[in-house]
Amino acid sequence: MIDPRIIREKTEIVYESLEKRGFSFDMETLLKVDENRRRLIQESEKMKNIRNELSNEIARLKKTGSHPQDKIEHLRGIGKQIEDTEQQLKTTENEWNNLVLIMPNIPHDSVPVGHNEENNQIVKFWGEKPAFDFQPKAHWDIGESLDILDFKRAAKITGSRFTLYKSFGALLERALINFMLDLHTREHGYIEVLPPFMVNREAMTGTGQLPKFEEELFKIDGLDYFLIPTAEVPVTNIYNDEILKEEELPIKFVAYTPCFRKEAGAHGKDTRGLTRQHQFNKVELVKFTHPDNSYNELEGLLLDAEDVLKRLNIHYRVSALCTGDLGFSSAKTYDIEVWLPGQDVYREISSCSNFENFQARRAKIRYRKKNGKTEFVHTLNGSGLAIGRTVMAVMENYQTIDGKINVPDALRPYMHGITRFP
RNA sequence: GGAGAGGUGACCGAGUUGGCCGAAGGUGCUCGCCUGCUAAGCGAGUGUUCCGUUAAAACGGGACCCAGGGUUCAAAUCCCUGCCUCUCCGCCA
Repeated sequence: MIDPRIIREKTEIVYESLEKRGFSFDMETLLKVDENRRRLIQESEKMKNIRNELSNEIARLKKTGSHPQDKIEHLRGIGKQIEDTEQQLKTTENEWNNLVLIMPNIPHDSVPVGHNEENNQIVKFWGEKPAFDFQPKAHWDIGESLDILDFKRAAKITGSRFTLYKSFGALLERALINFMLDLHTREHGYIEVLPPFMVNREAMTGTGQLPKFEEELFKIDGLDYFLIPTAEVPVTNIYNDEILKEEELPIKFVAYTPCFRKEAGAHGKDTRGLTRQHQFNKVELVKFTHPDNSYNELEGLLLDAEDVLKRLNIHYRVSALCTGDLGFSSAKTYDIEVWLPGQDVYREISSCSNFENFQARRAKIRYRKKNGKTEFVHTLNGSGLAIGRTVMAVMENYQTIDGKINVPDALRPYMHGITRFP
């Protein structure tokens, strides 16, 4: 959520932000509702003030033994008026909330301006495309011929966009999870957490998935709980409505969780293989930082995520998302895109974002400054990495001409000594 | 799932015949004093949030004693609902 003061006092910044994002939003209505809301607050508070004073007077009079019937009658009337105004205020406040919660974050100045992903800015490459003296295959072909990824049976069990991993495939998935968790906890200083995989509506609202993107989420029937689309939601909400100590910032968490997404807007897209699933595993990095150095922390977060691919020795590039491609809650995002020789594409494998205080304001996550005042922290997160997509990357980059898969050196301690499959 | 108990500030803990209670007291914390050092001691201060006002500090006012409703001129205190925690029983990975 954007600071309401910015919305009403620096309106031009908000207009510019919406323009750059290509986001249509009814600012006029919001401003009108905001004004209305504040007027009603003042009205009802003025009356409450009268009520408090008269009530105290009644208490005093009663102590002296008198019974000020006229004053009581008078206050009864005021009570009715307050109730009335409060009712209006509640309606207006709801209206205001509904609007302000569907307004996207303001992009950081360094974010390239553009309409869609074609305007994203590639900021770096690492490694090189591997040279194959044969035509590399896509992971779905390798996976099926080696019988380590079974899409047909998963469809039978559940439906489309699910995968059954078998033998080496399942082991590889599990090895990658452990490899990443160990790397981030032992070498990058993150604290491991294992959160609930379902969260309530408040948590989803805190990180920005709700109210705007409910159609992307799997909801639990009969409860107001949702399956998490990313560990960002439960992990960021760890400190929901808390005040942290300034000296404990930054706080860094890493979490492995499965993620559940409806992919409602992606009908017919990426239907083959592991690319786009309703359920996938991910190791997620989350940081709570001081506002003054959240952008340094973002660069660090990006490096921590990149490190996974460096150790696996897989070529990738990093791009800074442009304003039109930026996520709803994010002020700045880098995507890490891994090279997939079997599909001849770079594919997003991690998304590292600084949300500034957009989520902190929604989730009421603050820290106490030296002078005793509180301020919202900045929240950041990034995949470190998406596991399914890393499996694709390993399979496609480490395939051999005879249809086998080599195990990257860094992964060998996690693979029961297997160096090549089969 | 059944039976009971309870949810107060960073923490502990008063307050339940409704009325200057945002809330005693203690601990912690901050600042100052004192003391060879440490420990102890002394003094002062120490919630969040919203609206208004202001250049700002300050100030005025509203709200908050788990959450949401209700009773009342007035509720931390009474009533209802929900959530959570604890104890016992049952069940269960």
